[in-house]
Amino acid sequence: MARRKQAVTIKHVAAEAGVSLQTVSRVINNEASVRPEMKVRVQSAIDKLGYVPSIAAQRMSGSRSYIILALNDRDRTIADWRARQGTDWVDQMLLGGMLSCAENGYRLIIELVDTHNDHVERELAAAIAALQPDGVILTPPHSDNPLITGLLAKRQIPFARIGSRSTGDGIALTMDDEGAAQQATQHLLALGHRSIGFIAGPADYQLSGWRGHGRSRDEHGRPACHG
Amino acid sequence: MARRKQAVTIKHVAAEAGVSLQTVSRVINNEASVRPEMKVRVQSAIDKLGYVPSIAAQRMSGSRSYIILALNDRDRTIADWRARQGTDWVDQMLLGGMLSCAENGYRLIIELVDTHNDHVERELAAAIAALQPDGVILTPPHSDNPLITGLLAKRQIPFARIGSRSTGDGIALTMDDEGAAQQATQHLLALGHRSIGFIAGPADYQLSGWRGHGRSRDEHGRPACHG
DNA sequence: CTGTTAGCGCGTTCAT
DNA sequence: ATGAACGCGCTAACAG
Repeated sequence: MARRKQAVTIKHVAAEAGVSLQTVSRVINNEASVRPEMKVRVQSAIDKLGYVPSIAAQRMSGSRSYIILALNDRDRTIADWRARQGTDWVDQMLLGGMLSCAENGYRLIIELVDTHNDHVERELAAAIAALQPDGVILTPPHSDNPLITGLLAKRQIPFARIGSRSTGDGIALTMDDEGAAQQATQHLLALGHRSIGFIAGPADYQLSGWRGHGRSRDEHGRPACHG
Repeated sequence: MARRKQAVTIKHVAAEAGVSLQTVSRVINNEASVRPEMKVRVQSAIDKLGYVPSIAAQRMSGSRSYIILALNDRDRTIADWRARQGTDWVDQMLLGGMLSCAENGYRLIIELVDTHNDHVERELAAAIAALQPDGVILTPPHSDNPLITGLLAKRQIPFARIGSRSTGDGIALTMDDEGAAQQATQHLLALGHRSIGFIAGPADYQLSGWRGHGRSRDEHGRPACHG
């Protein structure tokens, strides 16, 4: 297999703009301390070369993975598929969340798992280890599976529970309309924008003040998390 | 954001098993040259520690990304979603491919793009640069978009065109049944298993001889699928 | 057959 | 406000 390396890397951009790698990195991450002129120069170099950061590399150096994991019931999913009547989860849940992700430079990856199975934890743990998502979305019947919510809470991974009214860790969304996943996603992303480390008790986040823009992060504004 | 590092890495496994990283890597990738006893020792260490390789890291070192990219028309997708009648693409196309991917340790990521838009190429290029997928699946109307197929062919990225009869680069699947995407996926994966470098002309691969890879868990039989 | 050496692309301390 | 150096987890050459 032809080594699939990154065609144009941050290094090329740096050379093109005549600056150091870090400066480019700073521009990419929208950091403050960069002279406007530099910023412009780097940005034009980026556009010119059509550079796009590799999420794999980004993740490798400890930053976000820009990936949201969605857990769906395997059996149910397969059954629906075979019956060709899946107007169910996909449309309501997936698309909404997917759109929100896309709007913010994130990607939604769907993982099918068996809730009733004993190795739910293993499956989840494996998915998390492999993907290292920045957030997780749970759909019924996973939303109320303590093994799942417990693991997530334990690992400090932000997650949303769709179609669940019970209290507990994570964000619970009850609305069954097609906007559920979308909101869930936005919550997750919003959290990411605030350098989270929450999930320790009943949270109370306000979606209202959220505003979209891809990969930019501001460090202030701790989530109004009071238990 | 709490540095989301890999909890248990290949290094831990190596220590636990008392071997070198490379040996562990070889076991993970199911390479032949490893003494059975070593294999067992390493494997048990893996199980004991619950180790799962990070696809980000795997990709970083030039191997596969274990990701298949599926391109779908954005407008159409959103429209269907709003109309709550999406029994369309998702069920037929996505689920099938998704299942095939899952069965082989791969992940399917859906990307929405505007075919009619002029920057289709930019969008595609960006997605490829960011995700670096091992293969791409095209759905109508992308399947016959020369800008897309051209770019893919040029970059030597294996891809399948669903719902297209025209000849050209990539694999063309005409069947409209729910197995299309599944087959497309399998083709792609099969190619990967063979260290491809094809896509230069009409390819002719036989799906029949295909069989699961190391990290694939034998699931139940896949729905009928004739070449 | 197994261990050692080198990076992959990017973010992150320090230095400057 | 910038740059240099190091490390992340993993695999691909090369030894031995």
